[in-house]
Amino acid sequence: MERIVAAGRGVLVEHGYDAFSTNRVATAAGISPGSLYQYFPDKAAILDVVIDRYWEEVAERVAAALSERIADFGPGMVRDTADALLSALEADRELLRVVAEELPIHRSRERRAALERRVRELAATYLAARRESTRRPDPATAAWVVVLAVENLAMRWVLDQPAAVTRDALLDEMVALVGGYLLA
Amino acid sequence: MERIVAAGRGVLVEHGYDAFSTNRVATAAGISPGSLYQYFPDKAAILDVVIDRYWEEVAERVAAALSERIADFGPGMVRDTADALLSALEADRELLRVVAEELPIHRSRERRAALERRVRELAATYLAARRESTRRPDPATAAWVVVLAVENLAMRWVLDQPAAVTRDALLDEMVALVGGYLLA
Amino acid sequence: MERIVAAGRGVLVEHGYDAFSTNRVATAAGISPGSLYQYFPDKAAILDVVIDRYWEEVAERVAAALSERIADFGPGMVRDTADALLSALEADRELLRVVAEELPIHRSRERRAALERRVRELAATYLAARRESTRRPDPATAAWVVVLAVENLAMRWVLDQPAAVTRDALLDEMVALVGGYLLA
Amino acid sequence: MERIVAAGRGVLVEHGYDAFSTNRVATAAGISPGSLYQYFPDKAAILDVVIDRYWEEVAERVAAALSERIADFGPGMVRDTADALLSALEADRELLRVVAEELPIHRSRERRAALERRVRELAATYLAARRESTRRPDPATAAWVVVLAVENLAMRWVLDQPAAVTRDALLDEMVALVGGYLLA
DNA sequence: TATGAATGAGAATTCATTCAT
DNA sequence: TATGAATGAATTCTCATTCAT
Repeated sequence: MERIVAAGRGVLVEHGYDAFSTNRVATAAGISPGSLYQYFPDKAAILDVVIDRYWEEVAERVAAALSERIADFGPGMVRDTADALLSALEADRELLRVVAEELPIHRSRERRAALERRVRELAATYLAARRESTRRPDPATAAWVVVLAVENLAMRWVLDQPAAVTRDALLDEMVALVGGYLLA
Repeated sequence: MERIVAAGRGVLVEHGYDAFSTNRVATAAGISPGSLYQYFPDKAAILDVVIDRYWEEVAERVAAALSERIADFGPGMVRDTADALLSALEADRELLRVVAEELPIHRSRERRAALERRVRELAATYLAARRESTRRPDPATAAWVVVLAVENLAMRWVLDQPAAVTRDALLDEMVALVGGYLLA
Repeated sequence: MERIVAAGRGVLVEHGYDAFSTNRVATAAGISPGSLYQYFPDKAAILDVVIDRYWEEVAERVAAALSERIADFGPGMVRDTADALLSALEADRELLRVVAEELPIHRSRERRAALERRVRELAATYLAARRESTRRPDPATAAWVVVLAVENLAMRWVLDQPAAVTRDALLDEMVALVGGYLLA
Repeated sequence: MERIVAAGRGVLVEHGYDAFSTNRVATAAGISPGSLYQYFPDKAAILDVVIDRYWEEVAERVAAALSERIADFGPGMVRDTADALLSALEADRELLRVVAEELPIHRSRERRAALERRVRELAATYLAARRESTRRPDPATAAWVVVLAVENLAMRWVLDQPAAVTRDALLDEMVALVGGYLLA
């Protein structure tokens, strides 16, 4: 079963989503196609586990970084969280490419939404607790804006690797973006 | 050929990407499947044109709004541009949903990148010309950040329709985000 | 399409129901498996047509014989109708074997029920018109009994070919059975 | 092994022939699929035993009734035997439905033939002994006719439950059919 | 230019059977 | 004796593409 998931991830990374057929996954796992169905009800279930695992891992890393820094608001926290997100996304850029660009998004939707919600709630709670340190009226909305903006910037940077923007510069810009916004 | 593209768009909107088969598109266009290949080398080409047209239209609208306001920098310009983008995305929410969530993203990639580049360059030029009015060191990077953030926020808002964020509130937040960032 | 039905009939007769696979039928028809689906929605539809045709043919023959003789009730009519039924069943004993014994009955059910109903109604009408010539109280019931008994006897005789019963003897017994019953 | 046969009968009745897979039977029997093959050479063997048992039981009941009445020929004997057959078939209508309509008949063939033979021989013997009480020339043929007709009528009545024919009426008709035939 | 029947490789899935433990 | 994971051939059905008319 672990072998199957690993094989699925492998097929996705090596051959792309279009080649993600049960036969290919089975072959890659070194088992027969029939055996797949002893562990998974159908093809989609395999894909789901692969995707779930991926976002789960990313979420774990980011949540860890965020929790650690929850005490001291400010540029440091934003930077570290963004850094953690970047690292998590950089860890398996190939899989990110497939998951984020090759798969129909609705496959990742739920998992990604969960990741966003998790971080957003943390952020909203924090912002609500420090109302005085931001000029944004609604913490929930502010959290929604910040999380979406940072997430997308991070993903596009990892995926597109824009030559003009170094990793450090990106982090600087993110800090400026979030800082400026919350204090605007 | 116009009929084919229209039929393709129709199939996409009515039946979704999974039903986007050459036979169905041909039927919807009122021609035979063989005739498709007189105008398009393969299925992907039809899809590409449909997608291209979509983003082209969005780009047109946004660029128009941006050009109009290029003279007076400031909250007004950001707001109006974002407003134009929102309107453009709202115009065909169903197609947006299919294009942005159902299709593998890499199909839209190039066209969307073109749209972003276009707006980004406009923005970068503008920022470069008004170096004194921003604290961000690199206009190109700043434009990249601003465009990506606003685009993603707009798309997610149109797609997810978060109950807690009204259209006006969204525009306010965008203005705050961009304003705060550029002046941070 | 005619070729497909013929091929289906052929496969059924030559190889039996278990071998009635879409690929085999396609091969037997000298076409590719995909072409099957241009004419039939699924495998069952092909089988249905083969079965329908078979019972239709049998029904036609029997109804013809029955109509011809409807004027003169009596041993002659029964004998001729039974004869026609026997001939119809003997015409393609191999297919009868498959249709009646190899296929799950519920596949033939409707068609066979139609055949029975057709003959039964003819018989019931006739019996009702000649109430005085039978001692059975209910024409509908009598028709049900007669038709089922004769049909089954005929089918089993054709299928089992009991050595002890010649064709003529069978017809004699049928006449005696029906005659004795209606006058009992 | 008893458990397997019982489970097989259960699967047949609850889920139908299509669901009669080795895995399901094994599960229903509370054993593993592999263990099936310790008691039966293959899937067909299990089915055979289930079917055999069924017809065996029916045969037992009918033979018992027939033996009991063998002394006094006449309407009473026919009626009681037919009654016994009806009761036997009514006892497990669900299984009858599966065995007679869902299964390919040739699976039941041998066992059913045995049942028929058994009753037929009893009847033939009896008829031979009372030559004077029938006008039919050949006892064997007469027995064949009578047994097939009554059996089929009974089965169809139980299976189709024709509203117009009550149980008692059916028995009356059978008596009339057999009586009229033998004396015709 | 247009047709549309024909193609055929390839997809997901099932299930009777085996065999190492 | 019992297990149950593993097998893998076989099944039904789809669909992008072709090509003779």
